[in-house]
Amino acid sequence: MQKYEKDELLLRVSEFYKSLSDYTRFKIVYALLDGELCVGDIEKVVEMSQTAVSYQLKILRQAHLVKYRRVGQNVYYSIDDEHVKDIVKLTIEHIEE
Amino acid sequence: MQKYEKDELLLRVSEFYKSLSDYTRFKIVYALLDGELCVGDIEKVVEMSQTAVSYQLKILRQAHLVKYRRVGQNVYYSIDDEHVKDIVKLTIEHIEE
DNA sequence: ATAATATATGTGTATATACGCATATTTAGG
DNA sequence: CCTAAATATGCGTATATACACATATATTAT
Repeated sequence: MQKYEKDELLLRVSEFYKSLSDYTRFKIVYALLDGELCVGDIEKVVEMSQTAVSYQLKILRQAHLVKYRRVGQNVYYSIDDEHVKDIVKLTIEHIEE
Repeated sequence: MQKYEKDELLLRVSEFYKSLSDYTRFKIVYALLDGELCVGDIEKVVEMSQTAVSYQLKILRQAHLVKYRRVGQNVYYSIDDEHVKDIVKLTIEHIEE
């Protein structure tokens, strides 16, 4: 009936949070809340090296937090799931208050 | 007007997620969703050593995710904020679907 | 006061992780 | 085909982190 065993569910949730737990990674996710950006734009927004951004994007991809599409030489990244946006927005409200 | 600068806000959000990003720690938080538990009970629920549980509880305390009260020899921990419960529940729904 | 129980903490360590550098890959234009 | 631009990846490393073990602290009971 259930998709995951309880232990596996808890593990997956903790891994979800781990994906958002790095400052650079979260800045990327936050920047993508407003819409897709290519890697070069992300570098500027988060003020990190190309390598660092690419490394973190890979982690976000593997966690299925972002999706991407290639347009010529550029690769555009965006948030993969509306639920992720909801969770992030709720958390920001929690911290802001 | 705003409580935090944007960079500080993003840092705090990422730190919030970091607190929930460890499997042991998240299991503790999950167990506390149903109400308060003393340290010994938490040890049994998460099947970890006393030292490990105490170490993780300290991190959760410092992150203000849990609060505690001493009752005799026992210390009872509980979730510090209803918002935390909401965020965790929303995330579980996201992963479960 | 002493012993027993519950919880916390200091220290050491193995592992995980984020990043820099160099290099590879992909695509567009000449 | 060759070069340039954008992005990805392999490798090395400094730092962070989770835990074990030993020990300290706090509370209760005798």
